Amino acid sequence: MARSRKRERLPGIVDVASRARVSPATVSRYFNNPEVVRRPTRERIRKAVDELGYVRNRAVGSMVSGTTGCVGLVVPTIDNAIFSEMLQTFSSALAIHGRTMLIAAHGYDLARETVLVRSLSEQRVDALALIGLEHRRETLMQIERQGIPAALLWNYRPGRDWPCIGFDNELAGRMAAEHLLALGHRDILFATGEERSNDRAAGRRKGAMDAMRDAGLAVPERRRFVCPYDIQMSKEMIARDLRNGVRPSAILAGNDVIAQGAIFAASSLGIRVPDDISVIGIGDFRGSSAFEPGLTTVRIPARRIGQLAADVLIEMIDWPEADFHHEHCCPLELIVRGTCKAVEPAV
Amino acid sequence: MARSRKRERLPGIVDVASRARVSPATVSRYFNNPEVVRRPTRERIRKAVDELGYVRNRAVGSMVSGTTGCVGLVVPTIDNAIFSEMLQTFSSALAIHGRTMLIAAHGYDLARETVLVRSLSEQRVDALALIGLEHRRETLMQIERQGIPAALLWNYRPGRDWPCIGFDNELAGRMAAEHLLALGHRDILFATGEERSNDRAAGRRKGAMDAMRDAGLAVPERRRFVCPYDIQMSKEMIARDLRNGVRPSAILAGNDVIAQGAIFAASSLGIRVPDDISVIGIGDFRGSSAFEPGLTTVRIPARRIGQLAADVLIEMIDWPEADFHHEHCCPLELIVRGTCKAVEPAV
DNA sequence: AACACATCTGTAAATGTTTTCATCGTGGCC
DNA sequence: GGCCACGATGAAAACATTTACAGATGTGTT
Repeated sequence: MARSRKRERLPGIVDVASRARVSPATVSRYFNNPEVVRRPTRERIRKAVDELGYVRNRAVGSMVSGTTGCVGLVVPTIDNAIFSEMLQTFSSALAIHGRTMLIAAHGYDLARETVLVRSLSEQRVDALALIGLEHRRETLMQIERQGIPAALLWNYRPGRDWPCIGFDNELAGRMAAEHLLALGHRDILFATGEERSNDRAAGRRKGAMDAMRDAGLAVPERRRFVCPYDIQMSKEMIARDLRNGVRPSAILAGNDVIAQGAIFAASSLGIRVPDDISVIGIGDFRGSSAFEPGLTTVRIPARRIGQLAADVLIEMIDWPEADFHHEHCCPLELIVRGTCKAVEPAV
Repeated sequence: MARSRKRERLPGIVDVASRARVSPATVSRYFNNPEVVRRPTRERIRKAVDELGYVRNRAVGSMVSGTTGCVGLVVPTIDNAIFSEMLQTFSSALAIHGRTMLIAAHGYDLARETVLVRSLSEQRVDALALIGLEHRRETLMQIERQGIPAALLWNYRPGRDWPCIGFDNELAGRMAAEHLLALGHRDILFATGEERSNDRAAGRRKGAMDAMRDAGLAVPERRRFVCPYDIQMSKEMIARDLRNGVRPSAILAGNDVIAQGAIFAASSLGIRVPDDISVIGIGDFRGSSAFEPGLTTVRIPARRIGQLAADVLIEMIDWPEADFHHEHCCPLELIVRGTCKAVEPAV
């Protein structure tokens, strides 16, 4: 027997009101400001709500009070190990404050991002978060014109017009490179992420390259790879290179997924990590520690960013007047495990 | 210079109307039924919308037309490799139809699920999807009473009252077990997922156990493990066991994350996969194929489920009268890679 | 007893759309 | 020319709530 689908009229606030023998206004107060209604009245309303199975309609409330209880989040993709850690924290943090997360993914296409932002605007989200610092002028203008509190996540650069909560991606790249340099590596393969619509990946590569330049080392073209965000494909790309040319002494991966691909690539060719080749990643995804040997990487504080983002946005919603200048640069940490080794001193 | 936050009145449909010298009704039609408004009029409205930067307010529309363009999805967790593949597809499929995904995670707590469903009801989602077949009676009643089109995802059993789109988790467990049995394994370690509020994990274990029973084999208590959904923790649990007792000839993991943990556990102890021990997983996560050796596993059609779920829900929204009996059991596939090997015939 | 004051509740306006029904042209047809 | 059908548009009601304001009730003070 299938469920009934008849959309008979649902009980409204006036039904509750008349059953509880109060005015609709009082029922409204019961939900939004319980403390101002007298306890016995409260009790009567609670009972009426229960009996009628009344579910209040936030969508309407938004019209008059201008608030929906929804916070929008626009990400390149949900299907990404470390984003989803952030999403999870963000969503939980919102839930604690009785808010819901509206999410949309643009697949690394900033033009699509614009239409998603518009779509979320139409839903009248109370606040909005985007990933990365770079967006189409139109996207940002849209948000500004609607007066939606918004923050930019994941990447960080000081002195922006917009609140931003993230970490310094250039620094992450630099830290990884400097770790390898400190271990004596000179011939390093840079396998970084795709940079189209992705200022995070671009920043990491830049940071790594800057470190090399500062060390007075040139990085030839054949040591620069752009890998997709996919273990299997990264593995294949790197394996192909490892098989053919002169083997580098280390691989710097733009993220842990690429790093994992690199490890498997080496492993598939019988090249030992870290004895024959060192590998360093960026991210410290769940699971990176379990690798054999454990992946040396630069930890991204994903959960911290998610939590902070939720806090900041809620603050901006609740005190729209206040003009906080939110800028949070979360600290990175080099996690040394087993995939990097000092190069043997030349004989 | 911080962004202005003044919530000055946004242009409404009447502002657009008066600028385009038409009535608000016509503007409304322009958005909802463009083909009924004459072309020159349409053009005038388009211009007015542009100039004013009008963004329509779906939240209000929901009040009178009873539709928000939002579809709710309640999951145990976002931060799960294979769910997030499904989420991604689901969300894209919705976006194509101009709908947005409202998402909420309950952290494997069915009591919290009830409050999340209520919260989504309050937002007046047009439809709702839940993960798994088992839910609190209250949750389901809530949905039914509100008359919200809903579907149950990920798990499948025939003859349910509710539309369900998923796969047969028992069969998945059985397929994995039978593969090992066919290879001659008799002493198998079962490392399955936690079953609290998780009928999928429970089903897989049951299926595997049934296969063993059918083969006339008993599975002693010490060969039954319950592992968390975490590579590192699974690795530790399994490594501890492998170090101490009599080593099984194979490990059947309830999901690929546990399987990956198992592989690393073996690897950390110098136990070779598949020569010394076989490992089979369930899921075929992105990345499982890249392992060295590639993980043998039962593939879950995550993207297919996401796509199908979106299609079904949209159908239910658009034809509320029709009483389709939606039941989709997506096929599973055994993916044989390199982690399983036939046991040596006894000498 | 009169009054100030605080607390609680009701009245009614306001919110921004959608939708129903009516109206107004326009052109075809008898 | 009168009638009808049709397509495009407008007027106004309806939607379910919130909120400003006013009214009612009770309490303590003089």
